[in-house]
Amino acid sequence: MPRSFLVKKYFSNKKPNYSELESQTDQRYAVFPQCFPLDDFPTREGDSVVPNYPSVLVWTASALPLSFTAESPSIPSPPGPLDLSSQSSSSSSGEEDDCRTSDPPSPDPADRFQCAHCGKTCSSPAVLSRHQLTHCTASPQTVITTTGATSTSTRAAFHCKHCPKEYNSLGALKMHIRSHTLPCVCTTCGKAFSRPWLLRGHIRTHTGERPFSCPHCNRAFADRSNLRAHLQTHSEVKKYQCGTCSRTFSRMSLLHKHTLSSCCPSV
DNA sequence: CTGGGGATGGGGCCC
DNA sequence: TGGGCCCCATCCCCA
Repeated sequence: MPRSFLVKKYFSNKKPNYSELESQTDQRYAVFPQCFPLDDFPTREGDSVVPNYPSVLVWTASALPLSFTAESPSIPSPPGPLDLSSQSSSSSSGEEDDCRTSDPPSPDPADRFQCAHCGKTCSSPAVLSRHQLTHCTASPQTVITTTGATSTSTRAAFHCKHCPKEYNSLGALKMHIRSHTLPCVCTTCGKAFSRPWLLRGHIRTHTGERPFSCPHCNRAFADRSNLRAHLQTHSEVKKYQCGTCSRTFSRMSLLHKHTLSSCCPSV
């Protein structure tokens, strides 16, 4: 499915200040350092939980993100399934998905660290990551100006060789490349991630660590976003509102289901 | 069927 | 400029 969130959407002026949230134990960062082959993760104080939502933002269906009202056909989908969470998905489009599976990795390291483009076998994910960067290039791009005139090489376009995406800066491209190379590997299960904090969150699934506590009940969560969603269940007026029947939902996905249901099929 | 939790991906922002 | 974090978004699964 299209990952509609790839399109930046400005809904609020400012993010919630989670630093105001009540402090929790610091042991949440007591993860296995050996699980971070690329980075050592500094601890960070005061980023704990319990959002203090002073007022409830209610999203009506009409105010939903554009990407939510449709399947966002305008957003090009990279080749291959993007639903990485699907355990049954076996990456139909060969290439970039070699390292992108939710399944435990192949026990054969030769398979795991092989470049999808040239077939080069690398000794480690990090080596593979570095190698795969060599497949990415920058090239001049023709830019159409507002007057209709065209100019070339006015800005560089950094193309990803793994997918059709392109970026205006090398930094953005490098960050994107990580989603292909997945340099952060969990030493417990071998699963690979693009970002260190994704790995960190994943490791919590192994450790059972749940640093984000709900102030209203005794539930705790391993992920801040999940706590945020949970907090909606404590709210009488939930964040996402149906424009037709004014019913509110704690999650956009629930509102989406609702709008697609027989209740409000036209919304 | 619905609501909620778990897990995860990625762009933007901040330092 | 790059790393780290925040937030949003979504899918899957289960009660």
